[in-house]
Parts: sequence; C-alpha cells; structure tokens
Amino acid sequence: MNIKQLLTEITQAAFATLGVPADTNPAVTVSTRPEFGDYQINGAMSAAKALKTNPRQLAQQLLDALALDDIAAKAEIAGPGFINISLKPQWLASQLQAAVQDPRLGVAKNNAPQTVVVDYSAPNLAKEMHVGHLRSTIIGDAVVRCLEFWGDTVIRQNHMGDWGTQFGMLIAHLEDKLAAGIDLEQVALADLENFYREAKKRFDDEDGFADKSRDYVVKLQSGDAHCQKLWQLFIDTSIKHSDEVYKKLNVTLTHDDIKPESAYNPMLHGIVEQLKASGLAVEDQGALVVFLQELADKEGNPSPFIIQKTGGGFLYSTTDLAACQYRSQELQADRIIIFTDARQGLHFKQVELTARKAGLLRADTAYDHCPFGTMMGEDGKPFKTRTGGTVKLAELLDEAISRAGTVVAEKASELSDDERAQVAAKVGIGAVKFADLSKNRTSDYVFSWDAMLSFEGATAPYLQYAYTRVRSILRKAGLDDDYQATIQLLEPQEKQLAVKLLRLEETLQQVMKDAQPNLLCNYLYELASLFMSFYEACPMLKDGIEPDVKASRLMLSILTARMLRQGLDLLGIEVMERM
RNA sequence: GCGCCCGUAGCUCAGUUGGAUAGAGCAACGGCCUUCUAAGCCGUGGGUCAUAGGUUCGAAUCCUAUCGGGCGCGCCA
Repeated sequence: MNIKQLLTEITQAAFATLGVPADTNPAVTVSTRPEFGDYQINGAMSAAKALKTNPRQLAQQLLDALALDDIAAKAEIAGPGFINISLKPQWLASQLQAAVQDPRLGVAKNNAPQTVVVDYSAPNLAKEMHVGHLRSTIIGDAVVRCLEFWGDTVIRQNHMGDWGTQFGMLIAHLEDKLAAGIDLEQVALADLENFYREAKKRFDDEDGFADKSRDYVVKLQSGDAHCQKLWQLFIDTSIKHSDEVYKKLNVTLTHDDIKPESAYNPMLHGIVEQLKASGLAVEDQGALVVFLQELADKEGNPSPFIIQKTGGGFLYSTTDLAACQYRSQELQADRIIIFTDARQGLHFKQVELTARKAGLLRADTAYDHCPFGTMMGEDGKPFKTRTGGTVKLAELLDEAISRAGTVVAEKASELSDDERAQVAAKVGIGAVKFADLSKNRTSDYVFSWDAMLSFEGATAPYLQYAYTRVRSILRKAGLDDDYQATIQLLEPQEKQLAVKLLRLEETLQQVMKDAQPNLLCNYLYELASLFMSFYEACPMLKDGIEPDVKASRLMLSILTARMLRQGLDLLGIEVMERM
C-alpha cells in the first residue's frame, strides 16, 4: 500500500478531466500539521501558475473532480490552494487488515524488476579494514537489502583493492622476513596492519626499498609465480579477516560477491586500445590521457583523465572503466550504484563521461555514484585513535559490543549470561550501524560512543526496546500465530500509528531512489515513537478494556512488531525478544 | 587559481519534487512507576535557517555575490 502513490494517481486522473497538462506535478505529501489532515495535495497551485488561472478556483475544480469518496472522510481547500485530506478510519483499518495478512506487510512487489549492480565495501586488501570502510559497507548493504525486498535482481560487487602498488611493498618486506627465517603465519600475517606499517616505513625511509618494491609490482603483474604465491598469502589472509568483520557486522557480503581489481586485468589492454583507436585518449607527456571538455574550467581547459601511466602501467581509472563495461555489457545492469567517499566524486564523473563516450556503458544503464561524508571524531577532525592512528574496524566493533554489554548488565539483570551476551552483540552492532545509517549520507558526521549508546532518543537500542515491549505484550496476551480481529481506530494515537504503519512502501521507494537509508531510519524511529505513545495511551491487557478494543489494539501491535522487525532487518539490524 | 560539498536551537542532526506557524534527539527545567519492560511517556523554554541581493502568490530549499569550513584537481587508490 502506497497512499501517496494512490493519491497521486487520483490527482492525475482529475487533472486530465480539467485539461491540466499531464506532466504537472500533483505534489502529494504528508500533511505538515495535524490540523491539515493526513495528506495534502499541493499541485493545484503550480498548475494554476502554468495555466495562468486563479489557484483557489482551480483547487476547487480539482477538489470536485477528485475521486476520494472511498478513502477520505474530509477534503478541503485551505490557504492559497492546498487541498487537505483526512483519511477515513475505516478505510485505514481495512488497509491495515490486509497488511497483517500479507507476508510483505502490504508492500507491493516490484512488477518490473531491474538488474542493479551495487558496488560497496571494497576494502584494500593490503591492510586490515578500518573505520573508513564502515560507511560504504553498511550503507551499501542496507540499500541492497531494500532493493532485494522490493524485488530487483541485485548483483553485489565487492571491488576489493588487491592489485595496487602497496603489494610490491608488502612482498618485498615479506621476502626479507623470510630470508631472516621468520615464521610466516606468526609474524607476517597475524597482524597485517602492523606488517603494512613496517613495510610503509621502509618504503618511505629506507634507501633502495622503494625501487625494490616497484620491481616486485612489475614481477607480480607480469605473472611471476613466486610473487603470485606470496601475494595470494596476503589476499587469503585479508579476505579471511574481512569475512570475520562482515559476519560480526551482519552484512550480507560473501565470497561470491568479491570481484577484485585484479579480475579486470585481462580487460585493461583492450580498453586502452579501444580508447586510443577512437581518438578519445591521446598521448600527453608520456601518459595516455582522455581530455574531458565537459569538465573544463572557466578558461576552457579540459579536465585530464589519465588511463595509462608513462611506461604502460594501468591505474584505477582503467580498472573502473573496465568495471563499467563488465557491469553494463556482461551483467546487463540497468543501474550501477557505487558507494565511495565523496572525495572520489570527480573521478567517477570522469569515469562515467569517458565510459559513455566510448560505449562501455550502455545508454540505458544508469550510473549512480553515491558519495558519503567522512566519519569525524568528537573533536571535529577525522576519526582516529587517541594516538592519532587508524581505528581498526574489528576493534571498533568489539568495543561497541563490550560497551553495550556494560549497559545491558546494568539494565537487564534477569537475563542469563548467555542471553545477555547475545543482546549486547545485537545492541552494540545495531547502535554503530543505526548511528551511521540515520545520518544524511552526503554530510560528514561525528562518531560519538555516548550518543549512540546512551540508549535514549533516536538510536538502535530505542527501536530494539520498542520491539521487545510489543513482543512482551503479545507474549502475555498468549495469541495464536494466526490471530485475527477487527481493527478499529478510535483514539488519535491509534490513527496516527495506523497512518505511519501504511507508509513503509512510500519510504522504501524514496530510500531506493536516492540510496538514502537515513529515510528508513527516520521512518522507523517515528513508528517506534508513535507506538510508544500509543502504548502509554491505549492499554490492552489492563482491567476494564472492552474485548473488541483490546483485540483491535493487539492487531495494531502485531503489525507494528512485524513492521519494526522487517524495517530493522532492511537496515541489517537485529531484534530480540527480551532486553 | 579552478571545481565539488557544506554552513539550520548550546550540542548532534532531520527538513522529501519550492508550500502553511522550520522539526526531532541530547543537554536544561517541570510532571508521570503497587497496574502491559521508566532503555519509556507527557509538558516547558530555546532559531536574523552564515551574510547580502534576486526569481514568485510563497524560498532553509532555486539563481548571483560575499564570508567561513571541508575536500578534490596528470601518472596512488
């Protein structure tokens, strides 16, 4: 059920009878204030502007033409030409009744599924995953879950960095360690991060080491068996590590989704040849460059996009062009979504422009680079450890679980140790994810343990707690799984909850269109909040409640519980029966 | 120098395609637990939406300029 869409269609039909141009935006929105009803239609005003007529008069004609009898209890004109609509409680109730009986909770199934490639997480395999990978991983995963629920064919692509210059450095360092007779498993691979730091230090400080590293890159990329073997050790170790992080984070990525940079290697030469042959790429200062006039500066100097280094080496630009071709041509993607930090904005603009000109991207493949902001510390600077180092993601998650464990131990002493540990894991991970997902994707945000684990306000624990409260009531009521009763909306809290319960589909559409999970977070918080108000105002199991009122409220509670569980699941956040 | 993003309450953030009196949470203050989990609910105070112009019935939202912050701009990814 999508009330907004329904009203939009009704308005468009009315527009047609009035001779309003078909492309006029009906501008249906949720009412901004309770006294303006549940939904409002604002399109009459812009339509009047286009037709050069009086907006109030057109609003009246529109109102007369709207087929609202079945769904609206009241529809009236206000202000310069708003049409405010109050929905019929009986109609809302019947929609809810249908939603309770629907495994999809009343959300329609996509009748025109698309193939959507989603590129997210993409850690660099030369190091451990750090906080910089958190946002791409969980935002991407949330969007993927929404698209799959809606019914699109989603192809996850974990574009892991396994082929960069750093690997030459790591291999060179490893060779020296091995020569010194040091045990591989113990030293080199147990703490990849530390190993990387050692190698980087030598790369920066030690004479000759950088050259040696570059030699190893060339050897590796030309297929030297020994180098490949050592390289594979790093890759295997690193993937094992990221698997653990994904599992802890409750992220849906698996081995099958890994499509690392090296996978595009065989395509790179052909891509470059094609760009050269078509004249798009030209030689400049020894490198092969695509000059993009579309991104020129004020003086008309085109933006340079290097696709091959002096000496023939490929770059990540080349790899990303190859990825365009693979995804658009081979996977036949209708849409490609890429989640990276905002600093890569220019790069992806260049990739798309070049790929479209070269025909690597089909015209009917949408290419959406979805950038996100930086995670800041409470000092307003990029999030680091106290000593200024990079925060490892695995350690951050462990800390979240342990902090959550402390609070859970204080609040829920009646749980068993085992149950408490499980709750701590779900609450801690949920808190980290919700804190991130609930922020506008494109802006920087401040990472604060206190805010996300304070268990007050718009946090995962609040939502999880709301869920346990509903479940607790339903347990006490002792209902059968297939419990059915007639819903009636009497109290204002019941009606408000009802309207919100019918807005999941509308919310999901927006989340998928803009790749913004924060809209789903807002929705769920508002839903939980309205349930809490309903819970306080509308008792169910207390004495003196009429049986039919009780039954109706239990039905609302059942639907709320399922809605919360489903919504949180789409965010990758788990719920529990007790906390 | 050029380009992209941002500037909303003391703090952290929402604000859907331009809509009515700009909203939450935290913090502050005041109420509500012998009765469905108080990790909760109800209420109060708090804003020149960076600044100045412009577009129009109507601007936090669109355009221009200025100030302030972040980031990016040829061989890293």
